[in-house]
Amino acid sequence: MGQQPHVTLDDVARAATVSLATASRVLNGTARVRADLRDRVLAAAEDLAYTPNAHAQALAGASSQVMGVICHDVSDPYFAGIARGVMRAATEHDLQVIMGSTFRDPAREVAYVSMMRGQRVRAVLLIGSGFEDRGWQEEMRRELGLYTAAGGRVAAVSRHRGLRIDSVLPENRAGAAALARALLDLGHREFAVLTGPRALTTVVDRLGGFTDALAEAGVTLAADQIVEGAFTRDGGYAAATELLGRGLRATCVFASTDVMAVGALAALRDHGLTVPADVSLAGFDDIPIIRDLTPSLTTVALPLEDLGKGVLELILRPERTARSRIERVPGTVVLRASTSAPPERKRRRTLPDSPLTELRPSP
Amino acid sequence: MGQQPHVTLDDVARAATVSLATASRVLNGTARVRADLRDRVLAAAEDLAYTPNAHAQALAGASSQVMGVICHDVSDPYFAGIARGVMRAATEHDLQVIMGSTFRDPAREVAYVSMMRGQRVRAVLLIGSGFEDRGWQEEMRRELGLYTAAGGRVAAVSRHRGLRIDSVLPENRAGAAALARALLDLGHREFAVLTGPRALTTVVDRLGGFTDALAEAGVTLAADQIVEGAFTRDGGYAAATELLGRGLRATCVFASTDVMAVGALAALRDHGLTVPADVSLAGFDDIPIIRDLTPSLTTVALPLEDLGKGVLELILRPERTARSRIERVPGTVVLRASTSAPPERKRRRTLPDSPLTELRPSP
DNA sequence: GCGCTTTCAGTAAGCGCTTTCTGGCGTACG
DNA sequence: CGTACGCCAGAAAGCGCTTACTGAAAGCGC
Repeated sequence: MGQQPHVTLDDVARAATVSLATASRVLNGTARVRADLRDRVLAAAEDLAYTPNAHAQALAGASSQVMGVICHDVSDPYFAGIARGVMRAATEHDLQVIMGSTFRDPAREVAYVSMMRGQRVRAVLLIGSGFEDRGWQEEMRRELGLYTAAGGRVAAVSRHRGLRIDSVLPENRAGAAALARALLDLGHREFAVLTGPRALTTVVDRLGGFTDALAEAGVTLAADQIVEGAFTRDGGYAAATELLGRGLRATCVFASTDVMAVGALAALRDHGLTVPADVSLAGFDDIPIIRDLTPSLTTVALPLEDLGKGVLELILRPERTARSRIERVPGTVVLRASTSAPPERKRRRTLPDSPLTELRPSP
Repeated sequence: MGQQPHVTLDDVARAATVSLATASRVLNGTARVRADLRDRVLAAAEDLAYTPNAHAQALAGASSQVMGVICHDVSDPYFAGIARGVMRAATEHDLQVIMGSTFRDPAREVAYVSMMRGQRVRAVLLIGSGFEDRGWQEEMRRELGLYTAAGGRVAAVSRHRGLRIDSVLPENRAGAAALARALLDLGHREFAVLTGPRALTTVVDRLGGFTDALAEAGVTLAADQIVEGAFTRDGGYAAATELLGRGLRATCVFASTDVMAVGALAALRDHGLTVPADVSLAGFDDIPIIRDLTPSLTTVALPLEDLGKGVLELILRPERTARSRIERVPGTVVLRASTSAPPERKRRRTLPDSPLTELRPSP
């Protein structure tokens, strides 16, 4: 149980009877070294199971092989999908990943950037919408400024207000518009929307694209048919419940994310509605599981893994211009079983205004 | 765009007109420092937005604040749940996390341990079953040995053959046995099992516990009713399809994991069977989504987040004994809509032996 | 054959911290 | 009043690397 220290480059050099510098050069391939010396070094390193001390390397000026990734919640399928792409690309490029989960706390996000600055990571990847609070935006701008000023690189999936950073942007606006048109084509004219926190760019874009496309078709969205909720399954459930409480006056509900749609589906069902017979439901993102729901969910498919792989590779490419680089990734409307033509007039009229009342036990 | 370097402790000391040593002591609270000096240092650090260089700290001997986490796939809901718990605990303890995703490649697992040794992480956390291959077990043992010999700590969720390491162990055997008894109580006597890769401890334990409990009730499991598949949704789908191809002779199917069960559910449905009317289906783990499936899945619930939090905190506790510490976490049987009493004899007899044939287009 | 360039191994100077050691000062005690 | 001691700030020695810089040997032209 003797606590033997780590094998150092010095040990390797000694074992190979060469100088420290030579050993370093061989191991990094930095310069030509006579074949026999090189072989001795390689053999010694192998023998001693030498692994360079990353801290020493970093301190001595070698470029960092560690990337920082910040997301809201690693267990959210949306982030998980993107994270998978990031990990895949990181593996391919021999990069390590420090993962940060903010649990949706803006203070934690700022703290992570600071900590990653301390770790001298090669780049920071922001996955998911930034926070709406003006104060935190300032904090982030300052913290990221400190980091980039010292040579750090920052990139994001999704738009960040007020931050000019490289990004891979899902085309939320166009995707939502395309979805709206597909829904109109099905015959729907009355819609409700379940959004996430209102000031997130993702939310604004998806809602905006959706309503714009409706407007083009001469359809308007009643204000009381838009409900804001948290970007979680339970947030979707709560939002849908709220909508039902207000009185559902729509033949089709659009949830800003699939995760919310999953909750909404449960809420609609719990309140006695059948999807899509009574009401159609659509989401956004195409997280894997929604294919297996009953009914399978209509959505706007985003290539989540590619998004992750994309940011990582975007940030790896050396920048030529001072302007931030933006890569747009389109979404694809996927019509599944949760959407259908709206119920016939007659049938719809028989629906209770608020199904909630129906469920209350009679006094 | 002048690439200004990072602020160093030296800058702080200079700004506060104290020595480097004093600044270090103040910032770390290592020793008493006169109040006015301390205030000056603190103010200077704040002013300059100083963040210590983690590499320099590590190199100079400060204990690492970084943990290494290795899992098979960050986007698998089982790992995602555990990872969430790990991240939560890490946040609470002010620890950073380097995440590794092996994509189920044993070579990558070994490579990650080596790299984490290079990063001098404080501990390595293995999430998920180890690999069955004897050769890779040897590789891992060697690599982990190198790491622990140098003072590293290792812990795991799930049993690792041949590796004596601290672990948080879900009670797979007892959980599966309890599930079997619950299923027997429902009236089932004929079972089929969809397992993951056979030599994984998790698989062995779950299958073993299940069959043991059946045996106790005098029920045996036909060999051809056990199908091995990959630990993925598609693996579950394929395994269930294989089972149907062989001829399903069971009123209840147990999938080793919920993820597989999701695939199995889809396969059963695609082949014209209704769950649970025609056949009951149960899984294991209780990943969040299965509550929202139709039918919602019966399972053995594991507190995934607690598992993650548990390993991290287990490894943080200083070890007293040389023996590996093991913390057992029980699972809870949760009966949901995917299981019911077996269909009545009469009805079952009318089912085709192999529904597959029915679906083939007539020639 | 002499002085030039070229090639390549070795020496040493940091990188930014922590921590031991040194030393100055103020207080308590003989 | 002088000596011993405690307290706390500063000087300096690394931690394990990378990378100039140094210098020895070898190859070349005249």
